[in-house]
Amino acid sequence: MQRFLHHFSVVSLRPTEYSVLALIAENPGRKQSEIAAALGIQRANFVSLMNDLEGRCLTERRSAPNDRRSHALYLTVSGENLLNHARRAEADFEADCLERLGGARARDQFLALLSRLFS
Amino acid sequence: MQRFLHHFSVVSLRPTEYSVLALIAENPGRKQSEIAAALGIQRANFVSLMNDLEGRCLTERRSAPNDRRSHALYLTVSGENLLNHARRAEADFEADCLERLGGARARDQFLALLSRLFS
DNA sequence: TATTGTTATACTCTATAACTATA
DNA sequence: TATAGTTATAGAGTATAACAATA
Repeated sequence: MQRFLHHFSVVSLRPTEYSVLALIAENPGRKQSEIAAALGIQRANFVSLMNDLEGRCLTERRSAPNDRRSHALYLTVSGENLLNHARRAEADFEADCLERLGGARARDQFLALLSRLFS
Repeated sequence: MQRFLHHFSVVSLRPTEYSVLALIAENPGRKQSEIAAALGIQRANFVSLMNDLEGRCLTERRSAPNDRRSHALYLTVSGENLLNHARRAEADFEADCLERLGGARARDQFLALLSRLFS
């Protein structure tokens, strides 16, 4: 966690915020509840998270065309720009982890063991 | 975490509480601040934890002989009994993890990779 | 002056219930 | 009747500041 925050300090994003931006980028226009559910976040807790991202002008809530209850989520241009910076931060972070583990082979072993443990 | 709580539900102990009981058992008479520091818990947060364990009659705070500021920590007889049950729960939990990982060799690899990642 | 235990406080993460407006 | 977003609230976990008693 400390290392993640170190690498992501340039974009001021926490893990959850990064995952939200990345998921909206790949699924623009989805409902709040869909994005929240996909990340295992309860919709009640997702509201303040989206308020924060919107307050930082990274995301937009537009009214959905079919269902007037829903909010369709989109990234703003600044949101897309920040996401690009964040992706570079993630690449650095992963390279850091890869080096600590001792290479791609060790990383694959590690991920395989993790998935066994949590299956 | 879910699996830990499943195995430890018989003793109603959370990870931190188990580690506190185990550490006091191996170091009876140590000060609150020593036990807290050894577990990386701040002494301010350790107070309510010890209040709870004492309220369940698992630990005792006795006045230290040399330093009247300190509390020397001990397990009660019930505390020792519960710790024995908890140790069986831990053995079950570890056996569960071992089986998921695929044996002792896989576990040793996993722990080696973990220590590389967090070194 | 410094340390021990303590209280108060605050911030994050997570969980549930209930409200509103829509469907 | 059910769903989407929201609000309020509560419980853990963790962090800091400050106080009284003692060293």
